[in-house]
Amino acid sequence: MGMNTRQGNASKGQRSGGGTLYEEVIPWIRDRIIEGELAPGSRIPERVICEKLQISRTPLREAFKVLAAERLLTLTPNRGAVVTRLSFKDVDDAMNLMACLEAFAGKLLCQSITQNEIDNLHELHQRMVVLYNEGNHLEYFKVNQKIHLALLEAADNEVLLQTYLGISTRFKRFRYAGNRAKPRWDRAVNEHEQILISIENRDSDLLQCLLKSHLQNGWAVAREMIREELEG
Amino acid sequence: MGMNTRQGNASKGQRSGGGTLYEEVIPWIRDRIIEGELAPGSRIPERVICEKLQISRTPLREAFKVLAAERLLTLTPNRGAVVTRLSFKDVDDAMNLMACLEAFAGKLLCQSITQNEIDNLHELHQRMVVLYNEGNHLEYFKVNQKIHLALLEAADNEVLLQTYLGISTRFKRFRYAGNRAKPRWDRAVNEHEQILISIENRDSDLLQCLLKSHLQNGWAVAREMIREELEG
DNA sequence: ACTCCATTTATTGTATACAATAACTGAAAA
DNA sequence: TTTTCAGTTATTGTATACAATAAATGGAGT
Repeated sequence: MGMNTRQGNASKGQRSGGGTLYEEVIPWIRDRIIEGELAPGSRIPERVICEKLQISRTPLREAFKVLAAERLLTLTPNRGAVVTRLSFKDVDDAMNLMACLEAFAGKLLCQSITQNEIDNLHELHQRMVVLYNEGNHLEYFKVNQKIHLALLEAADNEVLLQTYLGISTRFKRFRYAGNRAKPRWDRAVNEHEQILISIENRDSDLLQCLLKSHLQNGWAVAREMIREELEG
Repeated sequence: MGMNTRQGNASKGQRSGGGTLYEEVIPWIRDRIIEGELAPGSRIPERVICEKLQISRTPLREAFKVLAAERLLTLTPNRGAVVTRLSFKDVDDAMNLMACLEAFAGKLLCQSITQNEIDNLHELHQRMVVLYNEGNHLEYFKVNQKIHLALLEAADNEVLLQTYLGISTRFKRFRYAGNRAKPRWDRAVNEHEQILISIENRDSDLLQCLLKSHLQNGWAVAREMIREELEG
């Protein structure tokens, strides 16, 4: 990683943007946790990251605090940072809560969504269908994410959005696993189409119902796979 | 605040527990923000807190990162910490979301609540009724909080509980204002009684409905007072 | 008065030094 | 062999020094 030092002994190159080191470190570590490269339960000595990124302990420790607040790390005084280990129940609880939050967003957005946002949703949906036909896992998942995010944004409730994003990133790894099951795809695409229709009709009750079952269906597919990973 | 230094020049007294300085600083600042002693929008220079608490900048800056993650502070690179300013819409959005979360908790707890937890709820309710008759604002509010917390805990969903707590502390000040309106009290006590009954009957639908309207009724009373404070 | 710009001052960001605690090692005792 | 415990090493917690950026100051020119 080409993370320059600000005043360090080696390579006095200027730092890129107006940002700070701890801000750059956060996504670096976060991504490695989400990817599973930093395994759940494993310790992360400060020295290891410091040497790898060529930074001092100060900004790293600040980044640790943020990641601990996101519950991706667990900090214990005098004993350092550990990648938070998630139980199966944690994931199950999170999925249920996210279904609840999406349904609530569905209720709200029926009041607040604009035609622009609906058009944007349609465009995203078309892109997703194309990726579905191409069988492109990763991009399909990304666009799928964007659609759900767009729904949350359309609900026009900033606190809800931030809450959703927090849980979403924390359990990202498992949500991706949910969408890997191929036979689920055609059903998911179909569900999305129904969702779009109910949005256009501003049918709040139906939309809430569809969103809830959409998430629960996806989770049902991944459920046992994840359970095996976390408990078996 | 009797916060001793670990190795500082003055007063070499041992530190109390096995904790760390940044952990002690967090609730100190958090409380001052919630109490309104640190006004929304005001800057908090590191030096001021450092001198007041007799600590160095390192643990303070780590505490700032945690409080920023809780969105009580807003950090801007090279420009320091500002107490996050909340709009009326933020508070309104948060109250709606909390109603949603409590209702969800109500749905879940019908499946998971134990007799012990029900007994505990009754006990808390009795204490609250006593405080209601005594007209004791502060304690009434505290026990009221405890009841709602007990409901969330009974739902047996750790992610939900953590999410609720996060929003709860962030908007604590305004939730307190909601319960200050005296004429609201008798109605609130009555609502709580109905809630307890529906819990005993495991009537999920009724319980969700009651919890939602309970929160919304409380918010309706405080609403205009808060709007005036934040917009007027 | 006002604006502009250089200079100073204050504040934040990072690195490093040192202190405190925990983890490790290995020999002595059971 | 296992346990215990002193001594050592490694790691974390805090303070401080210095660098970089932003804010404040104070003339010179208009």
